[in-house]
Amino acid sequence: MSKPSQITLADIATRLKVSKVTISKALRDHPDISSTTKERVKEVAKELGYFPNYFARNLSSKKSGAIGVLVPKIAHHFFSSIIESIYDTALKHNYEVILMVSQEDSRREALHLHTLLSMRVDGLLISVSKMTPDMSIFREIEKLHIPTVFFDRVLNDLSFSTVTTDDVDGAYTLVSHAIEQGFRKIAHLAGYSHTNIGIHRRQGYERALQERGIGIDKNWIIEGGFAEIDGKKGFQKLLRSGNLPEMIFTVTYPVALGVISAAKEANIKIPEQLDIICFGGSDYNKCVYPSITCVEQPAKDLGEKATLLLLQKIINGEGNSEKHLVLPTQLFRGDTCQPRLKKQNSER
Amino acid sequence: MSKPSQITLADIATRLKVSKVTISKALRDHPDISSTTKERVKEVAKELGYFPNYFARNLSSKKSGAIGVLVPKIAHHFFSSIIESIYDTALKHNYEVILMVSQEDSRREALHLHTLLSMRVDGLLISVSKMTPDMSIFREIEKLHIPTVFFDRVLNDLSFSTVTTDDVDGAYTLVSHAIEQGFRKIAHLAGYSHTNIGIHRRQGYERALQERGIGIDKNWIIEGGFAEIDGKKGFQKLLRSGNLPEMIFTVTYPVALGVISAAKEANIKIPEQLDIICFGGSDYNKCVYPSITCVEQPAKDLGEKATLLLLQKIINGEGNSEKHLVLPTQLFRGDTCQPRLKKQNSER
DNA sequence: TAGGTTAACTTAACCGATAAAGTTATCGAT
DNA sequence: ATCGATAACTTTATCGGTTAAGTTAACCTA
Repeated sequence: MSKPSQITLADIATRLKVSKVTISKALRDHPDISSTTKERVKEVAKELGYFPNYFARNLSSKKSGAIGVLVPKIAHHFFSSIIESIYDTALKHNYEVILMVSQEDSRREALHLHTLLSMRVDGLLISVSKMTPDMSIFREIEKLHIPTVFFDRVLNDLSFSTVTTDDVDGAYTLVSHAIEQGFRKIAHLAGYSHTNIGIHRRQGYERALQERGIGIDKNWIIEGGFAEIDGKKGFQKLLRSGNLPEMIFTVTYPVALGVISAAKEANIKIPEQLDIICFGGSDYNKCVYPSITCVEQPAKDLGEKATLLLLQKIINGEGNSEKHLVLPTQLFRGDTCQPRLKKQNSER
Repeated sequence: MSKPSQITLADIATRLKVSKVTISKALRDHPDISSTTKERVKEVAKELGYFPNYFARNLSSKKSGAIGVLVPKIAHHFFSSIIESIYDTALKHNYEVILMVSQEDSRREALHLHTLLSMRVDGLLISVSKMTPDMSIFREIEKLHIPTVFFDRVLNDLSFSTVTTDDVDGAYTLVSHAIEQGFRKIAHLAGYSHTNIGIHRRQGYERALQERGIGIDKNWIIEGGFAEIDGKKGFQKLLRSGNLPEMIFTVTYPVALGVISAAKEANIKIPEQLDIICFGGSDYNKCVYPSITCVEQPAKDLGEKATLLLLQKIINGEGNSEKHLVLPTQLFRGDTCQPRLKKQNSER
C-alpha cells in the first residue's frame, strides 16, 4: 500500500474551526494563544496522532536542529564508541544527528558532505578518511561558514576547530614505558604519514627512543593503514626481513590484533617470543589473554567534547573562532610489555 | 558568523534569465529542456556551488529518499557491523540512512521513532531494546502502513516482516558440539525471556541437552542481559553457588567476555578449569587467546538482507506482505571447547 | 468618551523546491 | 493554407509549516 497522507496542521484547524496558524502557535506555546485554546488544540492533536513534518518545519524556520556527522568507519570499537557518545550528547541538547560513513573513501566523503549540506545541518562533526583527502570539499565548507569541528583524524592545514587525542604524548608515554621495562629493539607499525594520527604517534615513538639514546632504525618503521590487515602485512614484512624486534608498537588496536593473529599463524608466541604494545584499546582487551598494554583513547570524552564544542559554535555563534582541544590518554598495563630482565639475561 | 543564505534555484534563474522551473528541470535532466540550456544551467550551478535543499525537495516531492534505522546500541561489534552494512546497501540503491540509537531504553525508542516518522522516512529498520517494549508506538507504525522490517531483535506478536539469525539452530549446533566434545555439565547465561533472541537461544540449548538425554538443571540457567556486566554477574552467581559447571554457554559474545574477565579475577583458568562457548563472535576473537568457540552471526548479511527486503517493500509497494528471513550461523572452532577426554579421566 | 493597549486571532507572504497546467513558436502533413 | 503535434519554455499551484503583518473586540486610562 502507498503511504497514507499524514495529519497536518490544516486537519486540526478544520476540526476546531480555527486557522492553522493558531494551531501552529498553540502547539509551540506561543503567547498569542489563550490557554484554553492551547489545551483543546493539544488534545485534538494527540487524538489524531499528529506530529509535525520535519521538512516543512525546517524549510520555513530555516533551521534543521540537526548536526551532521561524518566518520570513516563504524564497525571499529573506537569509532562506534565516539558515535554513541555523540548521539547521547546531541540528544541531551535536543539536537538530531545525521550520520554518514565514508568507509575510508574520499569520494564518498565529498558525496556525503554534500548531502549533509543539502540537509542544511546546523553544524558538522568530521573525522577524515585515511585516503589523501579531496581538499576542495573542505574549502567549500570553509567558505560556507558552517560551524564545524574535526575530531580524531583532522586536517592540519585548514582553519577548523579540532578535538583530538594527545597522540604524541600517548605514544611517547607508552614507548617510554616499554623502554623502562627493558625493551630496546622496538619496531613501529605506523599509520600513513599524511594523517595527523600517523605523524604524531610516530613522533612520540621517535622522541621516546631518542631521549633515551636509542637509535631509530628506519627499517623498523613500517607505514601502513589502521586496520587488522595492515597489522598482518606489517608483521609479515618484519618476519621476512629476518630481523624481528623484541617489541612492536602498533599505531592502532586493530593493527595489534592483526599482528597477534599473524604471529599465531607463524607460531610465534606473544608475549613470550615477541611483545606488543599499541595505541588505543577496547573494553574487551582486559578480558582476554594476552591483554595488550596500551594507552587508552578517551573515546567517550572525545565524542562528548567535540559535540559540545560544536553546539557552542552553533548556539553562541562562535562560528569562526578556532579552538583546539587535546585530550590525554591513559596507560593500561596488560599482560604484554612485562619487565624484560629475565629474558635479557637468558638471551644475552 | 551566521550561516549565509545558500544558493537557490532562483539565483541561477535570474542569472540566466529563465524561470526557476527551467533550472529545476534542467538539473534533473527533464526532457522538456534543450540540451544546450541544460549545459548552461549545469555550468552556472557548478560555478555558484549550488546544491538542492533537501527539505524543499522532499516537501514538494513527498518522498524522503531515506530510510530510518533504530538500534539499541552502536558500540557493540555485532550492531556496528550491521549498521555499516545497512549504510553500504542503502547507498548502493541511492537511499540515505537516518540512524537513531535507543540505548536499550524503550522511552527513547518511542521518541526516536516519532522523529523518524516526522522526517517522513520511506521505511523503517528496527531492532528493539531489551526493555519491555512500549507497544503503542509500534501499533501506531502498523496503522500508518509504513514499510517496516525488524531485524535481529524482533517483536513476535506484531505483523511485521523480520530478518533474524537462526537462534534456535545456532544454539543447538553449538551446544551439541560441546556435548560431542565430551562436556556434560553445561550452564547457560541466558538473555531475557521476553526477547526473541533470549527465548530461542535457550530453546536451542535445552533441545540439544534433551536430545542427548542430559537433564536440564534450572539452577544452571541464569537469566540476564546481553552485556559484559551480565556475564560478570552470572559467573559470580555460579561461583557463589559452589557448583561450577564444566562449560558455560553465554547468550552473547560480550557476556562471554564478562565471564572470562570475572574468571580471571577469581583466578580460574579458561579453558583449563572452566570452559566457555557463546553465541556470536567478533573479528578479534580469532586473534586472541583463548579464542572462543562460537557460532558466528551473519551480521553483514543481516544488515544487507534487511535493507534489501525493506527497499523491495518501498519500491515495489509490497508494504504489507509479511516475510520472515532466517539466516544461518556458522560454527567457529576456537581454543575453547576442545575434546574433553583427558580432563574427564583425570578428574573422575 | 475618545484614544491607546492588549489579548487572541486571522490573513498574507514566504521557505525552496516539484508537479500540473498553460503558452508560444516551429514544423510537418494534408 | 490550415491544423495538429511537438519542443521548449513559463505560470500557477502546492507541499506543510513559520513569520510578519493585519484585524477586532474588550478593556483601561485620562
